[in-house]
Amino acid sequence: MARKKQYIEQEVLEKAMSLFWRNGYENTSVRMLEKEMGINQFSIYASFGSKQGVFLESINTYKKKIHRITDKLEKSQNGVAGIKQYFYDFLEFSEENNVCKGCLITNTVNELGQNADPMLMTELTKFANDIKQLFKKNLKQDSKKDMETVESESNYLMTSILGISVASKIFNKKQLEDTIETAFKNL
Amino acid sequence: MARKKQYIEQEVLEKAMSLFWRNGYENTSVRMLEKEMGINQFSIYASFGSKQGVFLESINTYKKKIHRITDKLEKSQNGVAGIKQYFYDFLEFSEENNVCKGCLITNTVNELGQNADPMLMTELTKFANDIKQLFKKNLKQDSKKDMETVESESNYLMTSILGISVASKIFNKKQLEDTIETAFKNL
DNA sequence: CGTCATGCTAAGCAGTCGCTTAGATAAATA
DNA sequence: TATTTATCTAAGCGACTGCTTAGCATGACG
Repeated sequence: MARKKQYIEQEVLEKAMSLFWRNGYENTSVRMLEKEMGINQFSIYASFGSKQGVFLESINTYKKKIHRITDKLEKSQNGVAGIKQYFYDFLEFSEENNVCKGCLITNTVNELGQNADPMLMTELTKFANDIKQLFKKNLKQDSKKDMETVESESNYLMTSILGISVASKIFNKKQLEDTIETAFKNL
Repeated sequence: MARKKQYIEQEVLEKAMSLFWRNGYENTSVRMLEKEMGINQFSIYASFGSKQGVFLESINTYKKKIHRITDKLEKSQNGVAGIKQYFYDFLEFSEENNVCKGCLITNTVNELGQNADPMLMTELTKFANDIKQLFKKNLKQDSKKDMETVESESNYLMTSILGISVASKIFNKKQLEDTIETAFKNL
């Protein structure tokens, strides 16, 4: 009937996600999104409704992107070794264009904390819980571990990956790899 | 000669620090600082020059506050056990008025990252490095550990405390304690 | 080719940001 | 008590925030 959009939503979302990932939610303005996404504010609001709308879709884009390595973890059958591989995969994942940005979801939890919109917060904690379940799944593959151990160690692994996410912004590669090696001596 | 200040700088800084700690740097406005500190914007700028000035002094106030537990670590002679105690002390420290706020310095590094003012960033990384040195000092108290092990394990411990700092915002007490116990199993 | 629903550009909305300043107020001096 | 000097209140600065809208451009239709 009428004119067609001059941009592909999934393409501009990739760029929005990258900007949010680098700067955080509050430090990313709609003007910055305009420039990065290469489309006008009108188009942003027409497609995504609000800044938070763009962010929510960016989170989804992030999830799709990280799915490559979470999927690998989900399919792995080699217990702790598979989890360790996930840690290394995550390091590689968090580094893009030689910029270490940690994990978008961890960053957001850390930035917004309790002040975050409840719907957004639910979305974020759900993701964290899914990862934890994958850790538990692989830990259970070692039949020597009882239920209590699996629970403790999965909490430990969650804290470790959170730590790696933060540390990846300030540590160099060798320090991070040393950290992973030491972290898995405990398991 | 003239009128006296109606507030004590150290007192209002305590309140500023608390606000920054809860909300982060960017999510704390000068208007919010006014209310929390109980003094007018003019007084804030007269005493601290700028919002960043208030923040820098808040960081110093934070350092003084946390000195109680870093000092305990510095004086400890019991190797890994002393570090483990520091982790538990930190948990208690990060919890105030039943609000878990992690570590102000970690939060700031995580929020501002590379975008931060270089002077501020230097200040923050210096603190992190001081803690790492304390970890190394205690690790060396175990004569069985060679230099390389001390280096790896201190990086590991830094990442762990960063992880605990983030996790303290979302995990409950038992989960955090389980995490610490697992983290120290093999040190 | 003219119609017309849609996408676009660019200007502008009210509100908030960090920061400044004019003028009233208060207290230590002569 | 009069003077001086620092501190206070409150209004307002330009720049930015997220968001909206008027009007022009576009292109698939009859």
